[in-house]
Amino acid sequence: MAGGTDQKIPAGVIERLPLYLNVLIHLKQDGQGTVSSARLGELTDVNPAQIRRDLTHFGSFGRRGVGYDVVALIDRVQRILGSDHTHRLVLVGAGNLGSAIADYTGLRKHGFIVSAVFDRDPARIGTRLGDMVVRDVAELERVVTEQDIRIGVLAVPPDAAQGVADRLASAGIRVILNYTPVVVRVPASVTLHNTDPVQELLHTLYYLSRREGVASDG
Amino acid sequence: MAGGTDQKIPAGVIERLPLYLNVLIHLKQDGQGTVSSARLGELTDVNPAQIRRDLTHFGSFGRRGVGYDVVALIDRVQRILGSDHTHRLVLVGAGNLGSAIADYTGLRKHGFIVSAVFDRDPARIGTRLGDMVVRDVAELERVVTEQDIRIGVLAVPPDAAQGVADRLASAGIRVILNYTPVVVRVPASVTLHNTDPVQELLHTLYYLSRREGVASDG
DNA sequence: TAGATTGTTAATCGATTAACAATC
DNA sequence: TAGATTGTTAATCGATTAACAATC
Repeated sequence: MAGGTDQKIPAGVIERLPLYLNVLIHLKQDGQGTVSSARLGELTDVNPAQIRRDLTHFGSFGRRGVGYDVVALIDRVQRILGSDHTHRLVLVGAGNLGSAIADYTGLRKHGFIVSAVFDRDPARIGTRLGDMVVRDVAELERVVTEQDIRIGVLAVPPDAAQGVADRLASAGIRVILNYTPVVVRVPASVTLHNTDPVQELLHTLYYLSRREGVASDG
Repeated sequence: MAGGTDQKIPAGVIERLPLYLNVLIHLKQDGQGTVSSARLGELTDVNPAQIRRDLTHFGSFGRRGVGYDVVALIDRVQRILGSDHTHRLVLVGAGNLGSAIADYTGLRKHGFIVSAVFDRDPARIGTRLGDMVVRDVAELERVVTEQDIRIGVLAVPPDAAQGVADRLASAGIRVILNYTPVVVRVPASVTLHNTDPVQELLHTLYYLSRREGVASDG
């Protein structure tokens, strides 16, 4: 009876859940006890009816006349996504980008733990990065296997990207977050996420020039 | 006729154009002269019929029986998006993240130029970052106005995010690329892009736990 | 009870895809 | 001419939204 019906959840629903979660965490920090779909809709730019419909794919979490309990809903959404427990990941590349990622509070907030950091540069190996020691990338496969790690973050120079991706894949990594601008190829067993902000900038550009008229013709 | 018909292009189309562009640039580098929608479909994971349909919103660029001229199509897509000429941007925050962004080759590849880098830390102000000198964030408004810059990149610590966003907005910035994990509020005149990779990780998590069964119950 | 807001159905809208005639 | 592949129509599919009865 409801709840466990795993009946083909539309991909769009899954993509919106992290968005809801983010705003919910914010509301919790602000001390909000409950939230209506209308308010959630304002904060996420999603139609309230759609939010309610999205949530009913997993059960009914709200109370009519009242709204949703913020803490309870965070809990449910995290359980649905699988972020109710921690996930270890390996970070490859300890340069500026790698350092920034290791520092990133957003990861910890959602239960992601950087288990190990690797680099190929002897000058960097052995140095500290936050509370971790940078390891030789030669140890990559061993650490991934031993610690049964499923998520890998690529923060290496472009020329090293494909090679490291191959190694992550064959070591058994299931998800690769690619921070390089390289078009990386991975086997079907791996989910690749390209986080290329330029891609987003480009598509924004379209609307930008449109809004300003085609005044500047040169 | 055709071509210039600006008749409400679906947002999905605009979002896919940068994807096509990225792959096309790759094909060009590989020396490919032409490409079929079928091949483009393989490389982008988009249905070939959809690619053709997407492109016809802007005219007909292909040759029947042959395919699309890679260089010509790159040119057309860049013109549609507005990335056929350069765009200056300001970068706020010269820490690890800011440094990584300033180094990012993906920006230059698509005609984005980092015009100025700002920081609030006196220890950083005046130091070099690539071929640029880090300036005092106090100069932010002046530089944005003088150089008529429309794009701003937020790479500051979380506590400074909203404040800098406010300043960028009132200085006349049109697009903000937010690299912080903070939920930033901007006026309607500004397009905000949150590049929170954790958001993507979270939604991948859903499929990850699904694929592996619910074996690990702890 | 009266007011509010959910859960859910039904209607709308738009996007995706298959198919094929046009044509290189 | 024969083969290939586009441009485009028409059919399908799914997602979005409006509306409202259920119910807190």
